[in-house]
Amino acid sequence: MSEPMYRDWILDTIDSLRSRKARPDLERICRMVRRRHGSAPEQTSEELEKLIQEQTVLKVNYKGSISYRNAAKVVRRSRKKDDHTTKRTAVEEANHSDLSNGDSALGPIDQDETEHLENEVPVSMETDSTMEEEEEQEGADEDDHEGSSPSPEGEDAVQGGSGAAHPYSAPCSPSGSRPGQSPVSDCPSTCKTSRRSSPLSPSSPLALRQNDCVCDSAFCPADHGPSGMQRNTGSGALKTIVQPSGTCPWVQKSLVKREREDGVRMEESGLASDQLVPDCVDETMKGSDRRPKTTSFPSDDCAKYKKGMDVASYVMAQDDVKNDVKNREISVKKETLRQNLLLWSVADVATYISAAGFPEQAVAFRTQEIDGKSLLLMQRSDVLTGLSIRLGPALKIYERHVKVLQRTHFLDEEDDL
DNA sequence: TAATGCGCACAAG
DNA sequence: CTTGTGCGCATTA
Repeated sequence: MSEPMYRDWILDTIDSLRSRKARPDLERICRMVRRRHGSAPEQTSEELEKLIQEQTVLKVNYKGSISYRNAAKVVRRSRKKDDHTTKRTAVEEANHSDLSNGDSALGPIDQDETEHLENEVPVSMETDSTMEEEEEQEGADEDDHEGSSPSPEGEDAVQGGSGAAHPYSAPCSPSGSRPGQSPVSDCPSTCKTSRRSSPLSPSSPLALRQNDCVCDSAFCPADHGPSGMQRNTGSGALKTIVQPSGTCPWVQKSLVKREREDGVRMEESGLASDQLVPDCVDETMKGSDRRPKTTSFPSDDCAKYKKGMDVASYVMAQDDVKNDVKNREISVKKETLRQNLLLWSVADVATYISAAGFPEQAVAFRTQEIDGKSLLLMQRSDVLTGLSIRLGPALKIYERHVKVLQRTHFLDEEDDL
């Protein structure tokens, strides 16, 4: 993970550039960090990458160039027209974690939320690197389905788009897998992000109109797995999608909400637990019609990660339990969750917390080396005071996530007995 | 010369 | 209208 010190430096730099009305791009960030702290640009760049993976920093493509955002300060503004979400909307538009209390999103919002910056497109890695993976590998498949997807945007579309540059090139997985590994280290072949051609969907909650999808880098907890699996999407076509798992937590959340479509389907297919997490891409593409997309994760780690997501959906599901189907899937998820929670690594926990809308607080979990087992042992006071995080987010994290995870875990255990 | 400051145009809700 | 963003140019160190 990134050094706390660097994290502060970089975040300060981004904030500083923003306040100065200068684009917080890699060059400026590196320059300012070097000037202020004397660290090498390469190092800064590397740390920045880590922060992106932790989602502490969002890498977005805005107006044709790469920009970095302090995730904690991103204000969610667009809520889309997605029906259900609309209602709860706005309540917290303005929550900057810093200022007020930092919570980013939790409640109502957090679930769907997400935000996005205006039209920023998440970009995952630098364009620089060699690792750009390409979309293409699965291009074929996608084209089948997505081909139709319209991309509203013209030039900007570049990124999302089909072709050329992909916003996402996913490097791999830092967090998920081995904490020690450098993000960049990657595994080109292992994790690929498949970005699909269609950039965004207007209707999707997150739809970024042009290219904004906030998913930033892709951090795929799993680095080792090979790539994707194929599933029948229902349309009959087979899709191979590899997903950088952590791609967009926000998006995922929103998707989760609608998991009834995808989730149910998946469950039917028997794969149940693992494939509920949609990736932002999918989300974006769903615009015209949400087609059921499924994604698969290559490795166990990914699977674990997913499970984490499932948990999130579980939580949300509780809020609005609408139908049996959903409950059914929940139980399936719980099962997978249970066994995996014990296997969660520190990185998995951090990823989960981050994906739940608390990137800043995720760092604290990581710093305190909270892994799945530790998470199960955490008490309210530990979360509220032991992590040195703000009370608001801490309460939300405890009540909505830690407690739920623990309860789910222990209840399952009882069932087994 | 580099770092900063900031007016203003854009885009989106 | 409001808000976030960042270009482009003026100013400052």
